[in-house]
Amino acid sequence: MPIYEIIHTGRVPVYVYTDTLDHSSRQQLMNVATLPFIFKHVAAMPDVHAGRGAVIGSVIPTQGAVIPAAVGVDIGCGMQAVKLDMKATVLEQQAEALQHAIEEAVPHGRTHQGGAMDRGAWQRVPPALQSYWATFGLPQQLPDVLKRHPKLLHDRVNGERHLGTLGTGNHFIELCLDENRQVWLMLHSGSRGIGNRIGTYFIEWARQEMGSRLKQLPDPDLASLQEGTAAFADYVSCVAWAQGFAKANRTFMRQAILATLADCLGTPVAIVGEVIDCHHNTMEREQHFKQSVWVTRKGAIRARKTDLGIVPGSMGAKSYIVRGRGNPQTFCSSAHGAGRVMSRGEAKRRFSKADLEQQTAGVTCRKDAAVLDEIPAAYKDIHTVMAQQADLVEILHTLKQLVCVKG
DNA sequence: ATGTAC
Repeated sequence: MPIYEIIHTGRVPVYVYTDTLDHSSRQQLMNVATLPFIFKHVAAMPDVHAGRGAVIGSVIPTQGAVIPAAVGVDIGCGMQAVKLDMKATVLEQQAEALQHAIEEAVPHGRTHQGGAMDRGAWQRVPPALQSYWATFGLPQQLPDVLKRHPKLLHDRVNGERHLGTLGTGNHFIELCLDENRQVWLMLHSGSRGIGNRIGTYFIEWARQEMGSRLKQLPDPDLASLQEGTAAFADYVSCVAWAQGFAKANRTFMRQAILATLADCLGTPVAIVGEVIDCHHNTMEREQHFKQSVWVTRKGAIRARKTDLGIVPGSMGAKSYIVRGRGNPQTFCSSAHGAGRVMSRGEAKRRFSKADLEQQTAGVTCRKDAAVLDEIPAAYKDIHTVMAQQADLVEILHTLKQLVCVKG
């Protein structure tokens, strides 16, 4: 479907790909559209909902400046999916055992005082981390800014420990069946403690650099770093590093899960086809409308014609493997998932454990009060989201989860 | 989303 609405109140227009835009999201989009360094227009995806500074589900192209709070704190958060050489019947018959095996194999939940995860074995903390990073093509040298600043350097300890760990909240691991009863492994996680620290650090740095001009902004979380400054260069290198860390984190988990599946089934489990991996909290330099632009995608994925992407629904809904349509009106982007319709607190107040059991019927997963904030009814209907972005992506596969592991 | 302080 086409653009539902164009907001014209700002310096540049906002193209809105949904007919259900809540008041605070609208205000945040209007705020961003007033900034002097936005290139051409802002795009709001069908899963748009209010975030910190900028809305989640937006594409913000800029020239000469970037907004650290628009990228957010989970830099490089995203999805990874692979099709597996495994029988559907095996997954159906062993769903519960596989759920527990994955929970055992992948550390998940929270850390405390830099300590171990709440749950999951801590079996793959690399003895020589640098060689692991080299394996995944990460820069062996940390960005200078990480070394120069004691706070970031201290938290790097957690960064090392967090490689290969799931995290909490909406991060998850799923085993799914597609429309042809092919088995897929799909997971959602980001750059964990270290990426969070980098994001928080530069959000504060941007505020400091703005000085007295901060008061002139519609929202202090729209503080920006100006291209050409040392802070800008440091931020760009740290974001690139954190995105690499996030992707490596997802790759570590995928390998640990494949190993545990092989253990459970008594036979190696091969990947069929390519590994699909996409960030949905990112900032990258790209060419659009024949110009070089910084594209910030906050809860949005890149969807050029050559891009494969993953659009997950909630823990009771379907997910989609997609191919981009290269639509210039969204700077080649699409929605990153279903998008929340209510806060975690409101979901916990409004729904019961019985509601969660009913809404996740047929899915082998935790159904206790601790994951009530992830109940499907707290998210938009993913079918509506996909219909509203038919101009942005083509659906290649439709996945339904049988096993879901939550952090 | 995360770590930490309250």
